[in-house]
Amino acid sequence: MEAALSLVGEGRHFASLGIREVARQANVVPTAFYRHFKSMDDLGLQLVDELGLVLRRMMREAREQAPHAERLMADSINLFMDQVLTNPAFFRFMMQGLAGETRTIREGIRSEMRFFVHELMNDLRAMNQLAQVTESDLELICDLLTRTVAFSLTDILGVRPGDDQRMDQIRHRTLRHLQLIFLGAQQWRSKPSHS
Amino acid sequence: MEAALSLVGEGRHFASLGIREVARQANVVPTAFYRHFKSMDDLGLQLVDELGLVLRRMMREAREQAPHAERLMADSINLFMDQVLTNPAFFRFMMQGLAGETRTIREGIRSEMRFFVHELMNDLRAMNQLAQVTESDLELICDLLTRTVAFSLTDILGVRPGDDQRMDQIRHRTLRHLQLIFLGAQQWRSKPSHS
DNA sequence: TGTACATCAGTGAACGCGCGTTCACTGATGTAC
DNA sequence: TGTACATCAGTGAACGCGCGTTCACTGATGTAC
Repeated sequence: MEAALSLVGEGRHFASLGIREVARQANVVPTAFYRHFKSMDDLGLQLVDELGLVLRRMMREAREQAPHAERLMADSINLFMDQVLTNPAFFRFMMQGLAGETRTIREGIRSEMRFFVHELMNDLRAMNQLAQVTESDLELICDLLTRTVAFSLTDILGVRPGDDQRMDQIRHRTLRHLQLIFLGAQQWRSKPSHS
Repeated sequence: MEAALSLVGEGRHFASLGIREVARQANVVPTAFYRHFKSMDDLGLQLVDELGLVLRRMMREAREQAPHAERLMADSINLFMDQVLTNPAFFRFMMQGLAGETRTIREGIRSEMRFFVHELMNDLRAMNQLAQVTESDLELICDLLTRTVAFSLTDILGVRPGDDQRMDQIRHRTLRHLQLIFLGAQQWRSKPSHS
């Protein structure tokens, strides 16, 4: 799995990796691959599971920081960007997986994102933010916030390593995107559901 | 190019396509591929160009509808979703390209999106919407709107053909996302730039 | 403590196959005079 | 109108290579008694 990730980290697309290639990168004979995975798809699914762990660790770190409400968004973005730079291959894999691959992998990643959205809902509720909106509208809002951060991956992962100016630009823009959404969310008046 | 697109449309990832495979799909001998492209990357770049045409055609159609301001967002989403269902392969290719492939292809697609953002800015200005925000903040807003619609591709392209209920669900959620952003944008007060 | 056996990750040879790319070719269509 | 030549998309044989997958194997580690 590390070998596959490292290839993705070098810019390769997961869908184009082969068994022999991964085995080679892992300094292992091709046959040894089958000791651990049935196929590349199988490996991909296990990567999704590990991605889940990475995301959970990130959330935990975010909570340990226990930031003030007014710095909340800026701190979260900084943490996110740090995590992306620490595990670029994981997040590259996540981006790739959202768009293509097997349905199973795509669904796995989407379900990680849904989990993230619900954690975010809990945290906002705990901080008494956006108390006026209904549960389903809060989900709508957190979903949009999450997607916006996720989309910024396409910006971050295209930056040449060390181009700090570009990184700050992305950081700043993403922050303002979140502020824009939050401003909308504060104005949002949930209408009574009629379902 | 049609052959490559049709393979992508069947769910294949562009990065995993081979020359012989595309030639086979085009009912042509592998060697004939080289009459038209130097490599798969070359073919990809030409697909990006054609994608640009598809997007431009979509914008033109949107303007010809000349919708009222209050139906603007709903109509745009409907048009977008129609276009995606008409050319699923193109939009699948777009999604894939945003995440992976060569830097060149990624930049090509990003530049198409930038173009889209600027067209949207013009249109909003022409309709006297969001007149209070500065040019650069309007760009910020249109960028976020565009990204939000683009991200909905990951939802749309995962729907099993004919699942209209799911499509309406996506339509509705995307609409509310845009409304949320627009609500924020109306509240947004541009601060004087200090650069 | 010693012996016998099971489990497990990795080995290395071998297979048939599809890959990208080269080459000299064909045959249809367009252009010059 | 007819002849000569250029252009162009596609052909088909051939190449060496890396692919996924199979098989019987090795050797280290853990477990039972």
